Amino acid sequence: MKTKSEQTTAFIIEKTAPVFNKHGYVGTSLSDITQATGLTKGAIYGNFESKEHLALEAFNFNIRKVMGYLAERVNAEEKASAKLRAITGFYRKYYQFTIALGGCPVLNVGIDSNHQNPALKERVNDVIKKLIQRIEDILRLGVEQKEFKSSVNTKQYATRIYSIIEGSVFTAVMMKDEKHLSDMMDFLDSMFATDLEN
Amino acid sequence: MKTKSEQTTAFIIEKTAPVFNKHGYVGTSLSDITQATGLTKGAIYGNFESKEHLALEAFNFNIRKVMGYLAERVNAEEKASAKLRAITGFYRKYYQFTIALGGCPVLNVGIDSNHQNPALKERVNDVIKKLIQRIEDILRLGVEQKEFKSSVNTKQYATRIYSIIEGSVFTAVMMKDEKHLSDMMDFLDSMFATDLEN
DNA sequence: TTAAAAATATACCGATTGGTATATTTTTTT
DNA sequence: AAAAAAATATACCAATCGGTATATTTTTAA
Repeated sequence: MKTKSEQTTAFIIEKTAPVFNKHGYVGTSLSDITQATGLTKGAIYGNFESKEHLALEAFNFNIRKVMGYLAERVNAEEKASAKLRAITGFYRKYYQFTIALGGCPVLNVGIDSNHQNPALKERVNDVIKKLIQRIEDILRLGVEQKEFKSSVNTKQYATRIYSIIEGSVFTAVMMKDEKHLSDMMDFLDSMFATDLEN
Repeated sequence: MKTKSEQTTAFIIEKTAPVFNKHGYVGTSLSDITQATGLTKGAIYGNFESKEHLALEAFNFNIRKVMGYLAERVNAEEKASAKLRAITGFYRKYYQFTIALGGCPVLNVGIDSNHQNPALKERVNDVIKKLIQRIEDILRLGVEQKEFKSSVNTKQYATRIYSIIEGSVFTAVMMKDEKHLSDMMDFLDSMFATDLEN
């Protein structure tokens, strides 16, 4: 059973995660944090040694949420092509998904931390690399299982897919156009069909 | 001849534009501004009614720089296909180009202003729409000139191109990988060849 | 060259920033 | 249930925030 303080720590992260995601690190003040949690500064600093540490945990929380749900869908599929379609299927609904989070954490925190918070930026970079790696793993699996052409440059192709996804999320969020995200995932699906499948 | 104050106004914008672009609106303080310009708050507020107005002018300055250089390259070409290649050619060098600016202004200010500064966000949206419109104009020209297939959905295709470009810029900047941007522009060029050309 | 006007610097404003020492309350252990 | 330990609230800190009134300097016009 979790101790009281462990519960409070989790509670603070959960409540501040969307605030940090929406307003960024400098844009989120301690009073925003106390307001979002209903706790005082004493409680916050009793559970986190600094605002920066809390921001990092908040980012980790958001990423776990996104990647957890994504991995769940991908792992439910056997075939590599189905796994790729699970990814595009996830991002088709990502617009709705991120409203609760206040946007895409990778995009928001990546841009926000870039010239501001080296520790956070490094963490975002790790997440990007991991996401690209996950896509590459699927591509390799597809090649192994003779589902995909063996000629495909898996590393390059995975990075391309990731860039297209993030660009789609950015444009959809900016233009408040959920359909654009859906259209881009259609585009990716047909791209997979022509580029990858034997 | 420009008056002294007009010169100073332009000077302040020029010096603060990269600072706002790097650190965002809330991340740029008045002391950052006085430091970047070597002027005092009195001079700043003599030329701009608020920090927000200066931030908007700084964004406009950065955008004029980017779009001016891009338009120059595009307008130098006659054929639609050459105009598209001028765009990809521009973004191939965009990584170096944006180092001086501190990143892509559309990406940076778009994300930064999204839940923070409605006026700035609207301005970013206008720029995005204009950029997509410029691409669509080229596609329509290509169709008119029988260079491109008449079946192409110009609005949809232009938006796709834009998303792919912004995604590529994001990933390249995050991973500090100029080659990725170049690779994505190769990808776009070949995409144009198969999707558009007769 | 001098007077009027415009631009910049100085000195200040109240409010808020992230953070902390200490008092109080709550939880846990005995 | 009482004592010890842990967690939270209160009250404070110096520093900085965006912004302004006014004094001083610089530019412009006569």
